[in-house]
Amino acid sequence: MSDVAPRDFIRQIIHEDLESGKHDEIVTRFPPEPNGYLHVGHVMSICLNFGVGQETNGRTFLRFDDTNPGKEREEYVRAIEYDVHWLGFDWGERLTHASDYFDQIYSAAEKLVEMGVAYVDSLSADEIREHRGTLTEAGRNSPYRERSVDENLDLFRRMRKGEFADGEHVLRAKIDMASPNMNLRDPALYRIRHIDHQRTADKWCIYPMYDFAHTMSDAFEGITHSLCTLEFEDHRPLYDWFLDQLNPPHRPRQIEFSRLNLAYTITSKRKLNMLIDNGVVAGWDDPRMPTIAGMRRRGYPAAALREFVRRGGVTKKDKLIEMGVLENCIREQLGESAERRMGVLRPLKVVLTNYPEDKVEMMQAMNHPNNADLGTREMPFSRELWIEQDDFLEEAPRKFFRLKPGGEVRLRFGYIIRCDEVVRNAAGDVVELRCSYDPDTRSGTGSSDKKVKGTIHWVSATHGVRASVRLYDRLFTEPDPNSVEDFLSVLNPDSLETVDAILEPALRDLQQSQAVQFERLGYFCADSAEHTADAPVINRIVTLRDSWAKIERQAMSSSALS
RNA sequence: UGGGGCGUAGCCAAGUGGUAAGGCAUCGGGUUUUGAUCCCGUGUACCGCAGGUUCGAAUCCUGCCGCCCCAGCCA
Repeated sequence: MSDVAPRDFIRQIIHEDLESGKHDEIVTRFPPEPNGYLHVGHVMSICLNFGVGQETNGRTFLRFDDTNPGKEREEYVRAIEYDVHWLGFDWGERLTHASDYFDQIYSAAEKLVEMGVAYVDSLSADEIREHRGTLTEAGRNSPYRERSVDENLDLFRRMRKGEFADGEHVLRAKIDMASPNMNLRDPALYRIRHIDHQRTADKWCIYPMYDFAHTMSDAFEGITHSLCTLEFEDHRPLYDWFLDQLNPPHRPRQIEFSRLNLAYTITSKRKLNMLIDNGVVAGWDDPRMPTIAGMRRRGYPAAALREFVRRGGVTKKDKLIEMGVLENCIREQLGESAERRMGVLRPLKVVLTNYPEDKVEMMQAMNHPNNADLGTREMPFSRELWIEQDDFLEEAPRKFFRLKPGGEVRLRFGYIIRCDEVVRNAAGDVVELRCSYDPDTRSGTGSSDKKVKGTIHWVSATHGVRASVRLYDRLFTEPDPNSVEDFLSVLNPDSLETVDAILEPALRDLQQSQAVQFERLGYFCADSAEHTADAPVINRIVTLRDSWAKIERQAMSSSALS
């Protein structure tokens, strides 16, 4: 176990359990229900459970909590396995399902019946709800609560044989209908469901409830620390009750931590589904989705996600983490690894009037400013170029270091140019800049020691590659969309903008999912589903930090004040 | 109004009775052919509030306030 690893309260407990000799080996599990796709919130649970396993040289199970057939599908199982692997974790031989233990769980239930602490109730679901009482009023015992062990056993076995219809009976724990903890008011253990299970087919027509199945599965697998989110805190007494009654050889301990909430996003399965159904996003792996599949397609590196949840920490306090933390993790990761390229998102034509018509020079461009090992590439330079519309301003403020009429700017890895003339169309829009270049300023070899304040990116017009670039932004305009009555009313209308961009020729080799930095703009990656060499589709992963935008903002607010 | 949790700077978060780490953000400055990166510097945190114990309290006690979770035959 690393001493420099951050010590959260859970790792402290685990450390103590190892020190005291309570456990020789730590065993954890990540137990998703295969009824949907994994999202950022799950990333935290995955990193915690598998992280603890790795750090302590213990074991971690990937267990599918598949106790509710009908809602669960093998499609999700495969997607979840893929996501966990992609995140960088390996469960080895420890891939299990709650359904693997259906026989053992059933035996445990029979044992509870024999012990007289579980009974078959024949009240309807509605009646059971009525008997449960409320948060402030005690519940009432079911009239079937005092059935004999023999009758209960007979009924339970017949439930299993399929003699009853769905909802006719339910197996309940006999605990305390007056407990202030609702979970202890005779919780259901088994319900009848005549429906095929994705793995056990029609072998069963009764299925165990979460609390019972989960506790038993943990015990069977020898889980030492069963880590889950805060909303299960109230379930712990029930978890412990099962263990007290059945006293299995291994006694797991449940510990709860708070969920990780990301600002400007939602993770509710229901709401995420609505985004898809309403056509707000294209699907579960839309690059704007907070699903692992969406983030992967967006181009977020797995290492960035791991670092993000590490920074979030493990506590019991409700948290809403700012987007900036995630973005910073992504930039940190990509800044080091992604090669640099040039692309112009919103092209503005520049004609170098003093540059020969058919001349082409190859400019040497570094693939990474801080890592020469990544090498160089050549960028063709010619008379007609594209530059970014944002890099030209006719009436520029003093602090604007880019191109302006009569002003000079450096073309990165190229020459310094001066804007001599602005060409407009009939509508008065600037459509072309006529500039002249200074032959003595060629990057690297220039004889001039002229310095200019600004450097901008560019692409040769005759060599540029057209590409569809998708500029993604947050899906919501509210930091906490969950706190809003109608979360669809705070959608960000600009969460996706598609532009026809022009990329430098070297980008022709970009492979699906490959990430690069477009200098001065941000990190981008070729879409893993739609990108081809002939019809490039590029996703913006995240922008670069932009202190010019900040200066502009400040200028705006100060002029607004004056 | 019952029960279970949580409250340390804008957002996270260390801290476990000895006088408030760190990260992100912010704001300054330096380097820079990415206004990126990098580097330096930058915070009066009434430690939710009020009392109490103590030589000494974010840490212990009492009361209060605020927020979250629980009434599925979902997980």
